[in-house]
Amino acid sequence: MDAPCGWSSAAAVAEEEDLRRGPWTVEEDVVLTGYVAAQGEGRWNELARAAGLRRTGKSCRLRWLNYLRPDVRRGDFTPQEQLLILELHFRWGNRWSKIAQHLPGRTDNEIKNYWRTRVQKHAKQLGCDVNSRQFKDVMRHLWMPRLVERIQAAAAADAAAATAPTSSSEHVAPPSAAHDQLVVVGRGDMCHSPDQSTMTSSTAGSSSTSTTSTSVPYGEQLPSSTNHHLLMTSVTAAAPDWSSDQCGSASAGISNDMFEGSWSELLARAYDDDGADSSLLPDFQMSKIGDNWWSLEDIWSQQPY
DNA sequence: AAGGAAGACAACCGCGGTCAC
DNA sequence: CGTGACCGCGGTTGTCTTCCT
Repeated sequence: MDAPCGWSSAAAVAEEEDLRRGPWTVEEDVVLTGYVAAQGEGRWNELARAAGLRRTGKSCRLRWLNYLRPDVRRGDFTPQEQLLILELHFRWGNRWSKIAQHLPGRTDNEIKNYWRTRVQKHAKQLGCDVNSRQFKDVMRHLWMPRLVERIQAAAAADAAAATAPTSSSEHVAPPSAAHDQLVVVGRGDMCHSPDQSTMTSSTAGSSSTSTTSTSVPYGEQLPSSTNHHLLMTSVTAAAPDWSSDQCGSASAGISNDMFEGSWSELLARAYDDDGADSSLLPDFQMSKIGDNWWSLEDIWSQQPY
């Protein structure tokens, strides 16, 4: 039924339905946007016909939801958003649309792409499956704590910038909308059961993670009944004592890929650090991790250490 | 500077669920 | 109740861009 493959078969398809495929043109975008603005979303097949778009309703819907919708946010994921994605993926697995509901302006497609291009890549480089316990432990006890620290550092820097008699008039971008979202999604468990569909909230209470006291800037925003604090504490409990100022200045200028850096260095630091419970980390053989890794200077851009 | 490899992103496909008829 | 149209989701693929040699 479908054309054999690829956009090159568009001509074959065109003889049947005169349907276009492939990238959308500006003109098509304008037409679609106009029709949705006038008639609202839904009834995509009808809309496509009425608008004279030689596209399937399906294609129109996808274009609108993933690209043309006015509230679609584009650009790099903030550390807050990355933390959310990790945490929600722990809970729900590949339920991209569900995860996207908690990241305003982000589409499931974008989150899915992020996961596949960034997260899975790093699992691969560590030589383990992205769904493996080993990889999840690294995320939970190493990367997520670092994300939290970066968020804290950014918030602190923002606050400092707001109070300081500034000589620079440059406005530092405030924490994004996702900042608040941390509160919203902080409920529920954060376990790493491989079976996301069967997770129960009771697992949160039985979390074995120690609840080391830690100051969390977002804490005051949280309903104490949520498990958000649990998330933050569980995330930070095993965090090595990295000074937060390593994160450089506020939101601006922060590398938005928490996974950047050298695995060998990152892991070595975690294992060596007295403040961190390295027993929580999987036992990676450093020798297995080659030299062709990113430079840590990329991640803690301003102050490599 | 050129070509290949890898990464990032946009778009398509198939499947299952829902709903109207 | 069966059927078909439509919608939404998750997986996959194609294309463009960037990086590296």
